[in-house]
Amino acid sequence: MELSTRVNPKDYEDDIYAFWLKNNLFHADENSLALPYSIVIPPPNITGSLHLGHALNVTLQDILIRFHKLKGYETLWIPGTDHAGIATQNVVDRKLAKEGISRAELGREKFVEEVWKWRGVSGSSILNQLKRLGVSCDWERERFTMDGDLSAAVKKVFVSLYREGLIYRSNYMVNWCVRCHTALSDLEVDFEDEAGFMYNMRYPLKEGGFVEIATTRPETYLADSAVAVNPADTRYKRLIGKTVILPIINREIPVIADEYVDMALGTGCLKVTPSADPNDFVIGKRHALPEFQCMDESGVIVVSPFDGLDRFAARKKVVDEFARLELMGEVSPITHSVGHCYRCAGVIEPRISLQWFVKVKSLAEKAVEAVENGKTRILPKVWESNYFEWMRNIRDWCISRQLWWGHRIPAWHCKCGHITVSEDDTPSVCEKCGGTEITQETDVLDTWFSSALWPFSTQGWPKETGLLKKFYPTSVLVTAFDILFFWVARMMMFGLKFMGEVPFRDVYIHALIRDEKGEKMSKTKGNSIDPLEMADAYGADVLRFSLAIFAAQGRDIRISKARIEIYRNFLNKIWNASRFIFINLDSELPDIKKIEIAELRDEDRWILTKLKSAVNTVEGSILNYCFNDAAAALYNFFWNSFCDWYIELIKVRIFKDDGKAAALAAAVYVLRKALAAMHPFMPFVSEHIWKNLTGGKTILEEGWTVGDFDFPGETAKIDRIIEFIGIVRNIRGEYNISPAKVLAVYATPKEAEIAHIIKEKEVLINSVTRLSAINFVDTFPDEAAAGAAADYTVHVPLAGLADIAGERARLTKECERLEKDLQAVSARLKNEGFLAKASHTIIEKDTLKKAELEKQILNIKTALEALASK
RNA sequence: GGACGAUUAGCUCAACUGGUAGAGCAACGGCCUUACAAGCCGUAGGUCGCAGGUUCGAUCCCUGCAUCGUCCACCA
Repeated sequence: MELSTRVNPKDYEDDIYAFWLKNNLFHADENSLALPYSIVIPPPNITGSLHLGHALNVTLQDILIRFHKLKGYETLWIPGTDHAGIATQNVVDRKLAKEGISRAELGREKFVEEVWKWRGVSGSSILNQLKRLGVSCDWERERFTMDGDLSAAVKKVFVSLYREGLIYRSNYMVNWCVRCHTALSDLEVDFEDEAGFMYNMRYPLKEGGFVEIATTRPETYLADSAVAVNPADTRYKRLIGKTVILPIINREIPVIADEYVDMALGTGCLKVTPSADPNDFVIGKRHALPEFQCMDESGVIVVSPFDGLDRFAARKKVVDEFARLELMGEVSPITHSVGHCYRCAGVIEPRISLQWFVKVKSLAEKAVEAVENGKTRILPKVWESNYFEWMRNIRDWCISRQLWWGHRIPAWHCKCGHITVSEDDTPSVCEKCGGTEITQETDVLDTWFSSALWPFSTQGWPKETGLLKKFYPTSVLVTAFDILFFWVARMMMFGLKFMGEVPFRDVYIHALIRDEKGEKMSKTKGNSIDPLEMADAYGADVLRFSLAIFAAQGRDIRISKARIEIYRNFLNKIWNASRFIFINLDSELPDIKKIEIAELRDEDRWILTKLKSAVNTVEGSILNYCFNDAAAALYNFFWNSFCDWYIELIKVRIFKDDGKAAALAAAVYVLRKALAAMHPFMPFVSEHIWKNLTGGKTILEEGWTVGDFDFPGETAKIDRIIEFIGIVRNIRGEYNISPAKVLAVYATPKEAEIAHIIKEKEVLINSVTRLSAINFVDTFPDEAAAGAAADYTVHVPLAGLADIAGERARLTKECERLEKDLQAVSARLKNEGFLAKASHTIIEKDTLKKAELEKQILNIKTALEALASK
């Protein structure tokens, strides 16, 4: 095969993906006898475009899926998209507006048609972007939350919960977005600190005088039903039961006593607006106060004389009018948090309206239990407490949305007042009175309602499918923490409720991606990095590997182009190491099994052993979701052990055809296993090289093996050789002795065990650091640079090579460093407390270390003396 | 207001249940050595945020503080 000197992922990534698809390698077989491993993708919104968060999310899932494929599991990874009610409706709304079409004119049916049209064109673009990253989803099983069978599942769940009394309809205070014209759940409101004003306003008492209340929303006075004071507040006690007159609109309202009022806050008098504030709503219920609306669903005031004004214009007008009437007290700037719609960012208005709710308490209890019992693990564990905290304080879930795009609530209203809830698409009669004039509820369901069914609705529920039988519960859910409550918690509740079993064994919560300064990435800030751009520039493999190696548990990921570029170099390294091996291969691929064990030299055995331990580390790390450790283990093994040492060590054998066959067989073997281990992280390049190596096979068939070889003795030996080479190189480096200069090296003592090892490997050593001779002696040469290992010293005569004073200074410094270490260890070993209480192994280790240090220091001192003699 | 996390080399991050700190990148010095200069070899860099405490011994455990970040709740 031909490989260019530099890797160019564009040359092969698309082809490789096509190759996988063509060979149906991502398809899950529900009839397989292999152990199942399954994941459902967190369905991206159809309005979404790929960002780094998605890239990280799917990379981690793909690593898990491909790893388990290699391990021989039957893997299922279901892809799909979410219809994303508000987000999508807004997008299409804006698109139509640009074309001069208003939603209202169009009407519901036509509008929904338009959304479907839009979805057909743009709705799966994000999935195509995922493909560019190499994800191994089973594309035949792609699902959409509004697919027919998924919608049927939604209906079934709704009807069943309703019949059980777990879904109810009630007039309640909800968060209302005046722009999206819909209710929002508590979770869908984003609070942000904003600068505003606290207005002190005076309400005249009927009997004369005033009460002064404080508010940040003066316009809501139009809907006031009372003024409340704390019953214990001596300042206002006399006012309780009196009447105040709301200025301008001249409504008479009572002064009431309620313990909710905090005497220390504001003026101690609280205006009570049951229709516009959640707390006031509760107070209103307690005192049976009337509820006045002051604005409509668009945030336009409906109370004369302010009617027709927008809420913020009305605020200004109210403030002006109060001031004119000399009823405005102090106005002070404050910072307070204001709720915003999580989709359109408009300011939320609390509003009383008739909505549908799910009674979640009993469901939540089960979901808590399941995690307590370990049926589902939430990892990293710190998130578990968040989950418990939220689940234990959960409030009923408002599931109705006043939108057009979404699952329309399967309820029909009859003139008789009865609501018929039915799975039947078009029930013709009221189930109570038999009347035929029934109309369907106009509200749709919260998007997360259908998402909550995702782990089983995507597998065919409510049918008892083979898929469900084999792959439910799913093995793991991989997601970021920001949808832990929105989604994970609700899947837990619904999974337990309708499948009688948790939806996943593990929940792995991964990091959030930030820019290099640690700030959240966003398009508006202009600090976002486009994953597709990165994939194009460096290859999808590089992006994936970067994300994986940064994905340490419990920590956000800071990313920048520069940090990604580092791993482009790694890709190039993999490429070139493979190229080197290819170049030296004969026509037939060597097979280590055809090589006599005896032909494997120590360095071959060394790399085979290192391979095994590296792959073991990778496997263990993946299983513990420590993706960064796994990636780092691969990086270090491949670059350091395999490229820097092993390939360098066997070059002489390859070039001189001395033990070449065994070297190449071992090299190919290691390369193959390493590529397989790398495959979950860098699927394209590993597959590409594999294909070329094997003549068109897929790496997925090779499977995951740790390697069959383990030679601890030989490995230790080569480790010592590496140490020796390191000492010589160090001396070369320190004195700028050219690598080309052939050196004579002396080592001592003659009888050291290492002497035999080094003698035996002289040729090997010479091949990587040129030495004319290695002499083991008992007396040191004069004027020599020295380097020390624990049990021997290396000397390189410096005559004509470097300055003696410099070497003396260097050795002195080295000596000082070692003595400092020695001092610490000795002190500890003299400490009676330490000797009495520390474990034997620690004491032994320290004793050994002390002896080593002493020897090393002695060696260096002797070397120094030798230098001093001249 | 409640809670959680982070703080380690210039940068980005490691260090299992306490045994005295490691890697990559950057920096510096030297190499175009026939896979790779997107490379090779080597060197230097840290009172582990601050202050106490427990312990023979603390980056690790406890307390307090500081800075940064996040979540939840409240906000008249």
